[in-house]
Amino acid sequence: MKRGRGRPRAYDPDAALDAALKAFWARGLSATSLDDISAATGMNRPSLYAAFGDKKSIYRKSLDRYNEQFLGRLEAALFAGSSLEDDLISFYSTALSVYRSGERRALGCAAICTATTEAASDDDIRSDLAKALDRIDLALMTRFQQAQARGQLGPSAAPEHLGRVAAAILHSLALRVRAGQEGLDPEAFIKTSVAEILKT
Amino acid sequence: MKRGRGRPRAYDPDAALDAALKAFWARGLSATSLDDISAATGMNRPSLYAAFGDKKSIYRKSLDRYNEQFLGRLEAALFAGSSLEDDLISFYSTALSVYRSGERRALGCAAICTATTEAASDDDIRSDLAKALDRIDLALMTRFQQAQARGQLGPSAAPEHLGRVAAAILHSLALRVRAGQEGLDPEAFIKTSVAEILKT
DNA sequence: ATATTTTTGTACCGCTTCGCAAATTATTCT
DNA sequence: AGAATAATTTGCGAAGCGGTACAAAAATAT
Repeated sequence: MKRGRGRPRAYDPDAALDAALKAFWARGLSATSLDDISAATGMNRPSLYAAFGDKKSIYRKSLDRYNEQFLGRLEAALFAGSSLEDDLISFYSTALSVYRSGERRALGCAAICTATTEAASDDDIRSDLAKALDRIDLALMTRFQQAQARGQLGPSAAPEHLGRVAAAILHSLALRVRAGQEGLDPEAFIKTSVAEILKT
Repeated sequence: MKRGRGRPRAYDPDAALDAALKAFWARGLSATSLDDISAATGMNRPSLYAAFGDKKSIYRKSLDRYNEQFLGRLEAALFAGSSLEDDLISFYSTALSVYRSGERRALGCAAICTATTEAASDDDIRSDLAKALDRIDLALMTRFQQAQARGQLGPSAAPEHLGRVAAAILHSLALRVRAGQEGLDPEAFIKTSVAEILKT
């Protein structure tokens, strides 16, 4: 990684995207200004523009990084090799620990809880979000198929349908945590939902 | 309803809130300007302010109206008096027909898909959203309790847990429709999810 | 008719927004 | 040392933002 010719950059691009994500995660794309991002990253606006493009570009890049890391962790938990039940619990627990991040309050899922709003008016963001949802569906479906092939699930179960239901639990968890539903105990929700999915 | 003294208003408040909702539904609170709302309602900004207060107030009032009507329809479908399975299908189908509204594309749920973003930074909106989610949970739990009391569900089932899982399917449907997941057939998702929920 | 009350329309305020152009700084290559 | 390269800083400009002051308009009450 040899350094080129000119003045070296004073920031770390990945760290900057992480800082930008933090801002977008809390307020969403539209309510976050470039000044907010500038303050969060320590970069001033022209540097942001030169590095990542316009505001929407910064948003998509930071969320892409989030998805890559977050979904990677989810998949790792899901295919850790324990029993199906344990892997599912681990899958949701991993998600919950991320959804609980946020200094002031739990912020839910950065993708689901902020991109959904923009999805109706911006086709790029809508497509990004759809791909992320697809990836979650696919991982869960695959895990149920694997369990069935290993005889841990019962031949009458439908891995595709179970996968979509299991994904729905994740989506719901993301919303509920951000909405701060008072009556809800997330761990209990996870536990009982897994039991419902795996019954029979 | 006798008309008061001064100049009569040229707008219908409910129709105005419906028009405002339409704008918020597509772009969310932050990305919708008062000029957008003014154009959508045909009212000019001072009239909007006099009638409904500031932008956030307009948003909350229009969403409150949406929730009242939409959740009312959902509850009516859920307690229509058919079999549990039929009522659930009817419940989700009603939701889907609303989630599919939107001229350019399907917009999903106006509350879930726009309020979630703001929920992290605005406690009033967060509380509104949490109450709406609670109401959905309660309706479904109650319906499962009713079914169990009538012997249509099996004594070992847990109405509370089933209610939360059934609500999760609704949440997920709202997201998936707005995200425009290509591979997803919403009707099939509903049908197979209901089957999963009702499997003994 | 005249006064009173309420809504409407125009115009404006101060502030923020995003994106960019130009000049400055820091580093490497010759 | 001086040229070349690349990133940073300053600062601007046009547009958009939410909200409001004020006067004209349209109804009722006297």
